[in-house]
Amino acid sequence: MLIGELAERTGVPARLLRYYEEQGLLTPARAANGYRDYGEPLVDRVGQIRGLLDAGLPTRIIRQILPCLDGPREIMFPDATPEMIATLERERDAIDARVRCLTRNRDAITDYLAALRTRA
Amino acid sequence: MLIGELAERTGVPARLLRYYEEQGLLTPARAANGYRDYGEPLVDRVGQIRGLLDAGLPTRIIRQILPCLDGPREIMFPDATPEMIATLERERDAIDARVRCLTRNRDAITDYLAALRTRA
DNA sequence: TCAAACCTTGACATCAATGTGAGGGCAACG
DNA sequence: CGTTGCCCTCACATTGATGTCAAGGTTTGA
Repeated sequence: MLIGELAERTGVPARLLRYYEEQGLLTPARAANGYRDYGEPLVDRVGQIRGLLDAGLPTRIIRQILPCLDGPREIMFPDATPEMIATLERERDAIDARVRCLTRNRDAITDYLAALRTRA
Repeated sequence: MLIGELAERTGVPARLLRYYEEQGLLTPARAANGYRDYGEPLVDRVGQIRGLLDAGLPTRIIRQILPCLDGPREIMFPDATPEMIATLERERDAIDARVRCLTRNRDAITDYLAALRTRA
């Protein structure tokens, strides 16, 4: 699929799809004429990238954790070095901290809304 | 407490504490000489701001949800308009989406690490 | 009283994510 | 053929969060 179609299907501007490629998050094939050629699975991949970006992770981190996100079934551990593992653990813990913070605040907002409602 | 002490206790540079004030997230009192005067509760408040910023929320959003975060006990609903409520609900749902995305990815990383460990 | 260590505001620099436009190739359809 | 609409790369602008520096007032302690 061409970049325009992917952009339309994901809602992500073509400009950003090129940017994500430049950042190493996406590696579409190239047709003979130089056009990018995106496979079907990349639709989900783009969604995943967007979710992580929206959640505040920088592309540098996303690049590091992307290999794990296809499910651990098809692990291709290209000598998973101890530093690599340590990095992943650190990132996972950082993400976990984010989750806890957001959860707490989401619940606070929910409580607030509920309290408002009982007054109304 | 002066800005330097708050910076040291929270680990947030004074520059940012001034920025958060400029963004309406923090409103310290002012001493006679113009120095900012931070009260004890602002230590926690800064932590909360940092968590939300780290989780990817922009200051504009944080400003909107901060009023709810002191616990719904002391709600001072300055005519909580319907638009205000709708905004809060929207933001809460957006945060919830972030939580789900991050949770999914955190678990994926955890699984990946576990799989690596069983091979090692 | 002088110096060091704070504080103030303001301007400018940086980085990542994103927008936007220029200049040009390719493809499909009249 | 030419026009229209996609694609390419390259480059510059912008926004938000942050760093850094300058010029100056305040407080504290030798």
